[in-house]
Amino acid sequence: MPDLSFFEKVYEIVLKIPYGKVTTYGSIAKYLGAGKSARMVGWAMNKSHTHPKQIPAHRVVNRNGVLTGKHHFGGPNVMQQLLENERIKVNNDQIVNFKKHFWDPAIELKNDQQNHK
DNA sequence: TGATTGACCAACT
DNA sequence: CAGTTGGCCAATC
Repeated sequence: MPDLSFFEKVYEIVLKIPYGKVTTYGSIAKYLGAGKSARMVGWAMNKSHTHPKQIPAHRVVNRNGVLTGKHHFGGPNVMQQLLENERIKVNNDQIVNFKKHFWDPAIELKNDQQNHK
């Protein structure tokens, strides 16, 4: 494991989110380690625009499935548009059937960790 | 170098 | 049931 920065670790997970799926800040933080907090994930997203790669931050929402950071996409409705572009319905800044689209890295990447070993 | 902040979460009052 | 507080840790002022 290269000494990736905290940001890059978060980006790696976000980039692994499949099409039409979403995850939460807390889940990513929990996957990175119990010592990490969800705030760090949000911080990484804020600086995601500085990252050379495109970070699909629109696939990351808070625990309630609400588009908390929609304003950081350069517009109040950009995030929703991106989600709807992936067949994800958004109503009142909240993802419809959020539980259905939820993609937990702690579970999905768990198999990948064992496989990678 | 100390203080502040931050796209969060959970518990407590 | 709504508002407040604490925690978590790194980056910025």
